[in-house]
Amino acid sequence: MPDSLTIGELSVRSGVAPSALRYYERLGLIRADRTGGNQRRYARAELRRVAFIRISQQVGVSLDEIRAALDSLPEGRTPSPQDWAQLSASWRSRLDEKIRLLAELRDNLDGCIGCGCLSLQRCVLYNPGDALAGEGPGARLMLPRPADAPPAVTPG
Amino acid sequence: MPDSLTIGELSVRSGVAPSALRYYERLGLIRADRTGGNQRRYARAELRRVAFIRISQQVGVSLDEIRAALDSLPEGRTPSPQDWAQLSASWRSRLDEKIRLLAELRDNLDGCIGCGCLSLQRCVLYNPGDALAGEGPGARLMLPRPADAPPAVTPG
DNA sequence: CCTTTAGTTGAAGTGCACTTCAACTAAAGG
DNA sequence: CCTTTAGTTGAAGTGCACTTCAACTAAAGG
Repeated sequence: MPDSLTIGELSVRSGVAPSALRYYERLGLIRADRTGGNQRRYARAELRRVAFIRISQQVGVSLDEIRAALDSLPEGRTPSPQDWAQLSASWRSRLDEKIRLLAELRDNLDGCIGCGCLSLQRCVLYNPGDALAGEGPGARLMLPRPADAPPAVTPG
Repeated sequence: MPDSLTIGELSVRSGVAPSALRYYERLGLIRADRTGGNQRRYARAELRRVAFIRISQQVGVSLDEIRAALDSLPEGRTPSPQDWAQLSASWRSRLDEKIRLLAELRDNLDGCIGCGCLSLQRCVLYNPGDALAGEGPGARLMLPRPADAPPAVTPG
């Protein structure tokens, strides 16, 4: 019963591809020791880090923010359950807000798309404060949100 | 009071960059007539299409699926409010499911990350049936979800 | 000991949803 | 009529989160 894992083992147990694990290492999200032959050997505690990374992604957090969060873990010792709980708690309000916005979106969906009042710029569905992760990746917004736009009256 | 819009006008009223509008046209999501000088002129009804596109993106639907949805609108006539309501209703179950999964994630967050029971492959947080849009874009999964993985007992 | 399986690297590729650029033309204002 | 502002195109670039590839080396099994 070895107490370190090869990259293949960590991959199988975490469900994360080896290439992704190497990528995480490059970003400083996880770490590994090396064998004499330069192969990675992961401490078992890394398994929990990987779990935290994947769960955080579900919450809609970017790898960069996840890295920042992980950096706040204690340096010397293996993080305790409480350390992890504290870390995960920090995603909580984010998750709450996300759920709130989606619920709002759902409750206004028929009405707002269907009706004639669709006054884009002021619509709940249109201006959810860019907090939804559904926005997707890619280059940043070109129009920062036109402040000089007319009140936007909808057609007949 | 012209009843067609230039790309700049449509951009300001919809809050969507001109480059994005051209992109949507290339993908077949919206359409425009052309002036003698080859400039785009949008019918006012396109405003609602753009609104539908942006709202659908909030729901987490890809442009490709949005295109498919828009293709189901009636061909000859301008879509009625009911047409739009029907279309938006089709996102509803998706939204419900997404909200359900996020709520589940929230309710298990502390417990699952903090405790020693974190049994990755079987965890609610880990296997939400790839239905969350939070997964992000990019290349597809390499490991299709290892079926041959051991029961994954956690350390200590 | 040989073969197979698993690992290594850096560089390049992928997919989505765009934006940016260069080099140009059209339309609107004074 | 000239200038400014707004439009046109195709090609290339961007950011994120990875994957894929080529050319290799290490470790494990029989």
